Amino acid sequence: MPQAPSTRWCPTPEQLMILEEMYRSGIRTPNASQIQQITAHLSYYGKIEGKNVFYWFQNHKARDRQKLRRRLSRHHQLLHQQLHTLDEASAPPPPPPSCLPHYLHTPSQLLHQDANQQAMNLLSKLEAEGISEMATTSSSMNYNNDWMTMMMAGNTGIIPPCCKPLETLDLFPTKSTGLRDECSTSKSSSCSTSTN
Amino acid sequence: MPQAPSTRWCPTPEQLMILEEMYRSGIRTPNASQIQQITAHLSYYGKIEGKNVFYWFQNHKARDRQKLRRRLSRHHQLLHQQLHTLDEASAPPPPPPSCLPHYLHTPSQLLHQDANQQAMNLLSKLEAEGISEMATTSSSMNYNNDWMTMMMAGNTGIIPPCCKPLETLDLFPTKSTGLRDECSTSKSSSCSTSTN
DNA sequence: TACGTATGAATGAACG
DNA sequence: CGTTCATTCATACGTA
Repeated sequence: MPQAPSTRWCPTPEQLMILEEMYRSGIRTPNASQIQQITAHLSYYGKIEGKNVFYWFQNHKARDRQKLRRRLSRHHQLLHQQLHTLDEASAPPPPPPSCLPHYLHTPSQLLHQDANQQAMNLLSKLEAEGISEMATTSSSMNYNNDWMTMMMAGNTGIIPPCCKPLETLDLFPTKSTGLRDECSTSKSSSCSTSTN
Repeated sequence: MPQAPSTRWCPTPEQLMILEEMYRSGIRTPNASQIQQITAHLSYYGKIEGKNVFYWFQNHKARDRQKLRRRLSRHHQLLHQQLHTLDEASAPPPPPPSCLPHYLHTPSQLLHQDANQQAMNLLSKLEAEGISEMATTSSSMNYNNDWMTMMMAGNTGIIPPCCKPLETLDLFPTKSTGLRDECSTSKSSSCSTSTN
């Protein structure tokens, strides 16, 4: 017998259409109640669960962001190359990628034009990284989280009651996820616990 | 590079087993010393840090609770639906399989919920940490249970202030947040949307 | 047959 | 603690 049933939810065209329309309308991360309603609506067109809606939005948003990120990194690469090339010529202004009216913070955000906001949000992040490119080198994360170590080291009971060690101000607010391309798909450490 | 800068902990099966066992045994929020011990023990089976254990319990508990919440909200929703249905006494709409619906339910009401987003932010105080199953003693673990027993004994012994050795399930948490995650790998029929 | 893509699902990490 | 993000896994479909 062939593979068992697909196990996973498969959106019907109608469901997909509605979902995309909602996404285009600005819904990115519906909260619990929204998900409930959406699920209720979509259940009319086929079997669907809350988690499906949840995952759908999560994935859609994430992948949208992914594309954007890649594009931007490309652009930055190109720009850097250009800068490098024009090094002698003293290229004055690093032109912003795509000028978007990065303003709208209106409560009617859910109605239209949300991608812009998200894009800008992401953009600024990447911008900071890209501009401050610095030495990427071993970008194995500056994860020097001593908080746990510190907390657990030594006395476990005499932790001063009132304060978490105030966050040492970061030099860069960008947590620098590395923004590496997923092309390389380094599956070196494949922790596939595939009990599947 | 043999080891990619994955930076991300990936639990080995043994580690996962132990963690789950401990979780089932009732450990939900290990304190610093417990985390330390757990980490120490698990480090035998692979690289692991305190924060990994910490995050693991955080996530596991959170997602467990999400599931519970979702179930409960669904029940509530169903109840509501039943009430409404009874009230309306209208026949349930049969889902149109193949053809497009006469008209798409435009999710208009869903679009203007920006204000409603914060609607359900209150309520919800009680938590239900469903600890149902106790460890199935001597099930599949050959490890020295000494340390674990000791730790858990310490757990039950150290349980300080007010709370329970084992949390009991709340009947009706007046909360409807999160219905997002769900874990039940529900086997459903394969979907063939392809025009194959 | 082998690879590339699209996407549902899962989870480690982190934020607010 | 609940929520969100980033990454990865697993699988179906398409193509050379």
